[in-house]
Amino acid sequence: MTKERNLYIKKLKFIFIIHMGRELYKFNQYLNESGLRATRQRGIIAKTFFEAGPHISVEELYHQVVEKDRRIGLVTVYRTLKLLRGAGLAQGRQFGDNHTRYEKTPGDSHHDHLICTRCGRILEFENDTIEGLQRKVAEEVGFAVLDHKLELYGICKECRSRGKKAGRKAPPTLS
Amino acid sequence: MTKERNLYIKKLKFIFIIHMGRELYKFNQYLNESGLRATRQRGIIAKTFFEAGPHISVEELYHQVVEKDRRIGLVTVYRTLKLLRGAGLAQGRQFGDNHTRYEKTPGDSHHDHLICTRCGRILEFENDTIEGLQRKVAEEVGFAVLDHKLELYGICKECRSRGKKAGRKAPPTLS
DNA sequence: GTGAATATGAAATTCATTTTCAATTAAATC
DNA sequence: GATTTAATTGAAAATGAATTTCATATTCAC
Ligand SMILES: [Mn+2]
Ligand SMILES: [Mn+2]
Ligand SMILES: [Zn+2]
Ligand SMILES: [Zn+2]
Repeated sequence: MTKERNLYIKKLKFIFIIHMGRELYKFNQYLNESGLRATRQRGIIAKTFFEAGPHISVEELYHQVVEKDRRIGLVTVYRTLKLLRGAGLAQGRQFGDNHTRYEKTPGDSHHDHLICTRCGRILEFENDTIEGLQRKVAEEVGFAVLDHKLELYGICKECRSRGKKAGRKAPPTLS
Repeated sequence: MTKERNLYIKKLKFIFIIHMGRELYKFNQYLNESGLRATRQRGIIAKTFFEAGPHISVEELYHQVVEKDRRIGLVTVYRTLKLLRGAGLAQGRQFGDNHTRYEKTPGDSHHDHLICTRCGRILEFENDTIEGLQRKVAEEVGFAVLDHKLELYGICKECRSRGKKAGRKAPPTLS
């Protein structure tokens, strides 16, 4: 049991350590290793983030955080998300709208996205054949691929069967 | 010879009509059909855009435009690019950096991009197999794809052979 | 040419995100 | 537990790309 973990127990009264997921623990570890401090705010924000659905926007996360602690500011949410990125625990993504969305770094494999431009729904998919072809294309021009982004924009199953009626969310604008 | 074309001749003294590409002519057509006006500014901005390299940023285009006519404002460049998009003649794209880049709508086929995060170079590629697989993936979840975006980020051939030396442009930040 | 409608550019505004800074807090050391 | 100091916080200000406003200028149908 590490020093950091003990500190957390002392501060947050045991219950917390029982429920602290691996990700939250890793975040704590990262903070310590980096000489950063494990603050109440960071704990709440990270915990909320890890328990939230995928592709949460900063604003959405902020709203959920504020429900737990009214005093936490939006700035600290931004700052903590940046730390989570630094820790390799979160990834920021920009879909069509003008809001960065965050998701937990997927355990092993990479995935891409299908975005419904009518209702905003985001589906994930994985396709190794595509990934392989991407690598091949890059190789052909001498490119060393470090990262990639594949997004399919269109109308989801639900929206299609619902016909032309308006969806639930604002549709993102494509440039 | 349409009315619009004649007007252009009258205004810009024949030379222009000779050199007016199909795209510029189409833009004129679009303006007319839409009840919009073919102004000096729009002409200069569109012509500059069509003659510029691919993936030009708004700021870059603005600089080139200002060299031809110092009085043209950045706002008008933004507005004209929006019109060109509306006419289907230009497409806006966001690569890693925080600047929208524009390119002429490609004649027929779709292409995707390889972006060097070290020097900013942007290469284009086309791969029908990937496109086909995308459609297949989408079908499987009942998604009707309207558009897609595939970007490969990495280090280009030139930057790789140049070793670890700094490149020419500012590297875009990945989220 | 005239006039109504559209376009322009400067300045103001928006909106996501970042920076600044005085006050607060974590945590190492006593 | 108290002391100390460097990191953190949140409010407010700043940033920067893109848009809107609005008074003036221009287009173009008549
Ligand atoms: Mn995802
Ligand atoms: Mn291109
Ligand atoms: Zn939908
Ligand atoms: Zn390069």
